Amino acid sequence: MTEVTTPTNFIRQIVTADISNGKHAGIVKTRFPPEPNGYLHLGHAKSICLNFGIARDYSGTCNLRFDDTNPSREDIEFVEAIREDVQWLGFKWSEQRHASDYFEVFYRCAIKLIEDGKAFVCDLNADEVREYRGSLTEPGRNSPFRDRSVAENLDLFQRMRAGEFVDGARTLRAKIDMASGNINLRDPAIYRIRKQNHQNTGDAWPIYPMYDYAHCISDAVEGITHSLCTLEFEDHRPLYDWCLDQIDLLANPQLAESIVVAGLSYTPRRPQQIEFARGNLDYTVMSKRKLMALVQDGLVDGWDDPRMPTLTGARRRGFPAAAIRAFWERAGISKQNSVIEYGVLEGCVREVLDAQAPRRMGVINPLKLSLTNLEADHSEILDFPNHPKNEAFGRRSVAFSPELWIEHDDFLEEPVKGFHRLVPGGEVRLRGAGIIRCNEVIKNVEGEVIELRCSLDADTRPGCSGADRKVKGTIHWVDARTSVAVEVRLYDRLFDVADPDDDSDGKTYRDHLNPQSRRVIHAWLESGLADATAESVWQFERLGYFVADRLDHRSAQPVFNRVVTLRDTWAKATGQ
RNA sequence: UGGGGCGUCGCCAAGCGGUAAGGCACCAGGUUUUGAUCCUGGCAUGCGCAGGUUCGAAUCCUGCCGCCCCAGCCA
Repeated sequence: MTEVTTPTNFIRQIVTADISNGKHAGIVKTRFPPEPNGYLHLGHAKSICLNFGIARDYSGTCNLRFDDTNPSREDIEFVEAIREDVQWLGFKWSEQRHASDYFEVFYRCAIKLIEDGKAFVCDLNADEVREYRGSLTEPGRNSPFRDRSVAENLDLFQRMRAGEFVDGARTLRAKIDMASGNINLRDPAIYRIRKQNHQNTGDAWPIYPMYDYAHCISDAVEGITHSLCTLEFEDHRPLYDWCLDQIDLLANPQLAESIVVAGLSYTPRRPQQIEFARGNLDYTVMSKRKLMALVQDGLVDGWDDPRMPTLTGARRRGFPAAAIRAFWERAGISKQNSVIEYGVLEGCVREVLDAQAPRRMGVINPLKLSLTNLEADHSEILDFPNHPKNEAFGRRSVAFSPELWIEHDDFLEEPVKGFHRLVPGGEVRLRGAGIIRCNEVIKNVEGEVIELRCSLDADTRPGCSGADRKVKGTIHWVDARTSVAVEVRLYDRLFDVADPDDDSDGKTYRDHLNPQSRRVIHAWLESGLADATAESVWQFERLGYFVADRLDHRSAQPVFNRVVTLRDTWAKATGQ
């Protein structure tokens, strides 16, 4: 039950309609097109789940395409990280491509646009272009270079390609409409000069295509049927369609010859761009710029810090990929800007982990408890189920002796109303061991409680006649003589306000970092946990889910991260 | 003030002219050797507002109001 049934949404309705009316002969092909300039985060996961999910459900395919048209921002380091994250999330791409695989195609298409009088080389610099562009309310003016002859444009563009001009000296611009209300149509630049080494093509190109121009052609070339992107590209769709109309790859197959020569599959289609709303989460930031700043300024330990909303961070935190998938299924797809409550993500994590995590006991805030009616050297092995509802998890042996650790929070000398754990003179069940009574409270000179002396009711031990006797509380414990000391990292949300991006009060996201977002403590766990494998997740009963840290966990020095706490109505009721 | 979008329960989100799905959260019960899980029930006479069309409107029309995006040689 971790994977909910996929709900419908407006994009699936379009795809369904396209299939039934025979568009693209019933083929469905999507793509996930990240720019390799950073690590993937939860927001990207929405797009990944959408694109790969549609391909999966409509018997289609989905490509992983690196949108690497701007060499000054991109790095090969990110390419490998992105590949790993997508696979970890549980998806397999049909083909991996790079926009740069099509540089020759883009170039030939540009030549065609020039020959058709649809593009021109412009000598205006960036500032001048901005000036000519007009404003939101005023139309722009034509560039003085707009009416260059085809021959001159061709000559200039070829020289741009040959590397004759310095960066920024000229651009190739689409000739559309400087008076358009849509600023993207005011003769947008489609090529710029940038003499920079490219992570995939090296020094082969001194000019690079712009996103709007390259993306639609890339989609068409790959035979993408549905090109899904976020809302801010709605204004770009007319340009996307304009390029495809002018170039018409289906009618001009020779333009893509280089792809065939390279041995890559080539079945062009006319793709449709469809926009959906980004997925935002409260209590975190999702912009690449801010995540980058958190890393670079040492506010977190890196891209994979368990508090980061990056996929690698979520993984290290112990969030199962299935939970992230379920989360985005649950959130849905629409065109409404929205912010989803962080609790929804946590709920998905708990749902997956409740079914998957074996149970263990551990004490993170220890208080010594002695069983005074047992022999001092008493020791035995108790038999525990590893999961309360699933016998397939098997059973395990748990050491038991008169010397135990229990949770400090499970004892209150002066109980509050509704508290049903241990109190002086009171009874409570020791999970799997029997009912105990607190007879004596030992304190140190400061008056702090340091030990509880209790007696175990032998008749209530497992298998005995009184084992079913009802008592209001059950607490967990760990054998003090055999348990292992481990490092536990308790994580909480990175920010202490729902919307860290809101700086209207003069404070920025940096002012809202949650000082409690990580607390490192020492805990006592059942001895077997030292041998947990990295990334294995366990439920420490009554405490939460914990994962053996992917990087730092060692048998000799165990390290566990708290993935998420258990739902805790008592803590909520008492306002903690 | 130009262009493009979006307004349905606290948070998401179905709905596509026939009389408000679902999930999360929340509330109330039940089960429980995890105050967990699980189960049952409750939770919008109401769909940004105001008019209009219609036997019938969240759905169509008109006018307002609110929010988001766009003036990179970024994606």
